[in-house]
Amino acid sequence: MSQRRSRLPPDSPEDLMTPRSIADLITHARDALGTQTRLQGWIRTRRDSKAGLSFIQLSDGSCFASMQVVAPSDLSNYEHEILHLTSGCSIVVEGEVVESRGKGQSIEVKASRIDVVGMVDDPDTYPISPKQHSFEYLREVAHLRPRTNTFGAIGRVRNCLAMAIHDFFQKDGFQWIHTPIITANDCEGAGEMFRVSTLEHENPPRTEAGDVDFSQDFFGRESHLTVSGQLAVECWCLALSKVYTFGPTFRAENSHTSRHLAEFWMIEPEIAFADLAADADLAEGLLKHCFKTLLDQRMDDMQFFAERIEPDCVQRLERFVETSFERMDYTDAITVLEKAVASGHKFEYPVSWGTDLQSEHERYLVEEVVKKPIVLMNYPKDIKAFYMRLNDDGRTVAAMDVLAPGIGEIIGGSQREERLDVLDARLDEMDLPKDEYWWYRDLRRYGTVPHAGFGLGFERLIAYATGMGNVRDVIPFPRTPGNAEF
RNA sequence: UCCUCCGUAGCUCAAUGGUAGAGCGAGCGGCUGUUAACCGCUAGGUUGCUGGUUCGAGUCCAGCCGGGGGAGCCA
Repeated sequence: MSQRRSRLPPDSPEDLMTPRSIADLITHARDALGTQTRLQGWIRTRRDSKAGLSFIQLSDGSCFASMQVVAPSDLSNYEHEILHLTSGCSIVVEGEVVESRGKGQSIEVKASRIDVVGMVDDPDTYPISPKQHSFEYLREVAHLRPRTNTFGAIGRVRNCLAMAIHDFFQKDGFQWIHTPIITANDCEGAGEMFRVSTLEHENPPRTEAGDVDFSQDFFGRESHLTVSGQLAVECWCLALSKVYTFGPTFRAENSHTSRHLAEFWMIEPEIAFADLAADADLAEGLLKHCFKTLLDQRMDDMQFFAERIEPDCVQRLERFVETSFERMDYTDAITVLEKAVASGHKFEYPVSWGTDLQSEHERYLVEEVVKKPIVLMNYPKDIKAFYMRLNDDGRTVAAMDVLAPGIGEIIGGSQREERLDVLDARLDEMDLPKDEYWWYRDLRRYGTVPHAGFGLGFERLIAYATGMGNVRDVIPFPRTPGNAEF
């Protein structure tokens, strides 16, 4: 162990100097020239010059850029500390901001003092080298991957998009509703759920019939982690008019794909006195605002993604922001696909009205036919959830999917069934227990109104924006089947 | 759950069934206002695990474990 603490005496004048972020220093570079400054961060690389100085590339995560620190050999700890600094060490630097004599940066910090805060034990095994690593490898060192260029950029982009989402809704009068993480309904609809229980695993209490007796469990009934805040947020929608959720969601599906996580973040707006068309407009407005904000605020990181990850990602977002979404009925999409088949296009799965579109069908529509985002609307009722509003034709529901080129389904939503008799008929038809939906049905009994909403997968949004190919690499600590190490 | 590909040095990857290698990283030295620095030297390996075939297995076979990609499910 070679840990070192800062040796600054607590009452020294230097200690009173406020540390500055690299982002702030770069933004105000002109004013900063000639001033004394104090930076703190982690070393990316060190290059020595026998002319009597070392160059340290210092990163503090405040922006994409790192700062070149010039360490002259007359620093008191030059020989025994500075020359042994490696990638990953943490330091505090004090010095003058000067114009750089080298190429590649306009300013640099000429250090008058460098305090080593934390050395790297055994640099030979430090998992993050300045060279290229595979994303698969970096997932195994998820506690250290934020120190890489890519994951630092993702962290900032993720934050930027989260704030953009709040900003969009808040400016439009939406209220952020914190729907529960733990739910006692087994009827939220989508997917396998994680059970939440305080019963003993080994020997749970049993009913006379021999089943696990959940009446003795913490909540007095079987409970789970939420798979969607939608049903809960509908209650608040029918009082506050414009609402949204933004929080974690859990699905115990055994999914092994680049688009699925067991724990992910979802945004679910819900609007009252609104139909499917208004819902689609809201989805389009939200996505465009997010990307506009990203291009506006994080071009440094986006430039990196364009250089190293996906060359087209910046232009793709610029186009996305300027282009209006295509709106297409499911029935018309089937016609387009059938024509494609007739003119010789081969799909692995057959196309026919009444079946759900396969990934390959969606990809064909969005990447070959319209080449921009599509809102697909009005699906056959038999392939959609019970709460979606039945259309006048009696065979489709007011559902929509927003498909984006390159990632597929990014949003799924619908107008909700607000008529109690129709809802009840649907529950019966799908063999769902009406009594368990008593409070959801109450909304239709007491002042019901047409309303609509959708779910936006936050990680899919980030993956699309950055060109990252896997949602596991746009969340700090991904949870997937068999993986919850960190 | 199904299909498919892959597990070799800290990392990225080579190696026809015949002595286990390179680049980067790391250590030491040289050189230089350097910037994916450069040059030289050194260290670093139970080839995922178990068994089998063979004179001989990183390589072929079987099982297991781990990971990637795709499908389904969905956001």
